Amino acid sequence: MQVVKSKKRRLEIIKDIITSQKISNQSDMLQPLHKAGIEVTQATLSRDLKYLKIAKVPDNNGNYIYTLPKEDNLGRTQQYSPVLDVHPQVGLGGFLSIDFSYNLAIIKTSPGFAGSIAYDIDTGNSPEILGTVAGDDTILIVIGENVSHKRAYEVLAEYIPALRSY
Amino acid sequence: MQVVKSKKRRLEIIKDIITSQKISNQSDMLQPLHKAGIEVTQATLSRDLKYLKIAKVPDNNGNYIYTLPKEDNLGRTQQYSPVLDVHPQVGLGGFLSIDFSYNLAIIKTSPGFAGSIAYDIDTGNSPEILGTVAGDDTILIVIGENVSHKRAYEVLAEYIPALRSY
DNA sequence: TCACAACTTGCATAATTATTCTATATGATA
DNA sequence: TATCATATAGAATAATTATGCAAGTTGTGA
Repeated sequence: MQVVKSKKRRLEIIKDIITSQKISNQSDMLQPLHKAGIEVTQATLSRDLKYLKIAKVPDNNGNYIYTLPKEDNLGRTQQYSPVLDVHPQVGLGGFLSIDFSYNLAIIKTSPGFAGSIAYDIDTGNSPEILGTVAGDDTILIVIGENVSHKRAYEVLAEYIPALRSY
Repeated sequence: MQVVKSKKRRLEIIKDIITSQKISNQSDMLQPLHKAGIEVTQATLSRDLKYLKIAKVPDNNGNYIYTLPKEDNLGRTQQYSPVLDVHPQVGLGGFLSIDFSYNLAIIKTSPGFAGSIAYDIDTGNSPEILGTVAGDDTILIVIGENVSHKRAYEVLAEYIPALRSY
C-alpha cells in the first residue's frame, strides 16, 4: 500500500524533526519536511501531530515548541518479544488466529499460550491497545477509539512474530 | 497591589481547573473561571496559560486537553506525558490508569489489584456498569448502551478513590 | 471484475490562539 | 507629589491550527 508506506515514513521523519530542532509552529515544520523529500500541507501536518500526540508547549524563553509525549522518547524501543524456543509450536509461538470486530480483537492461541502473549502485548504499553484480558487459549484485546484495524494489526505484530509473516 | 493579587489567585484557579476537568479550548475555560468569580478575556487566558506553561495536548480520544507540565520541569526541554483518559500517577489502591473505547473501559492496576477493584465495582450494582472481567492487572468494564464516558467515569469514581482527584 | 468500505490528503474555511496596540494601574524613587 | 519604569489586561486582529468536504486510492469481498 503506497500511501500508507509514505505516511509511516513521514511520521517517523516528523518525530525526528521534533526531537532534533526547535519548531514553534506548523509552517516552520514544512521546510524541514521538504528537505526530507516530503511535501504535505499544513492540514496534513496538523493531523499527523494530533496522531502522534505532539503538543505545542510554552518553553522557558517565551516561545512555543512542539514536543513529543514522554513515552515516545523514553521507553518504546520496540523490542520484539522472544517466543520461539520457549514453547513448542515453533514458528508461531502459540498464535493461531486474529479477528477484529469494531474496537475489539480476538486472538486464538494454542491452549496455555494466551497468557504469555497477552503479557507481551500489555507490557508493550502501546497507546493504541487499551488492554487485554486473557483466558487459556483466547485473548480479548480492546483497541482505542480512533485506531484502525490495520493500525492495531501493525502494533500487535510488534509483539506477535507470527503476524509479521502474513 | 490589587491587580497582582487577583492575578496570582487567577493563576491558581486556572491550575485547579486544568487538573480537575477536561478543558479542550480556552473559551471553555472562561465558564469555570466565571463561576470562580473571575472575569477575563481569552487574550488574558492565553497569556496565563503561556505563563503557566500549560499545553494543549492531543489525548487518546481524538480530542485536545490542556495539561500542566510535569513537575520535573526544572530545566530543559519539557516532556509531556500523553494524556490518557486519566494520567497514571501515584495512584493508590493499585489503580494505574483508565481508558475508554466506545462501550468499554479498561482499567490498569498494579499486579494483583484488578480483582479487588473489580469486586468493588461489581458489588456496587450501578446500573450504568453492566459488568466487569478482571485479570491480574487489567479490568475490562462493559458500559451500558446509553451511558456516556463521562457518566461512566463518575460512577467508577465512586469505587475508585484515585479517580476522584482528577 | 465490480461494488463497497476504509484511508489519505488537499483545499477552503472555521475555530482557536497569540499578539499588537492602547489604556490604566501600580510601585519605586527623588 | 511628580515622574518614570513596569505590569496588567481588554479590544481588535493577526497568526496559527483544526476540520468539513470532496477526490483519489487502496483493500476487501462477493
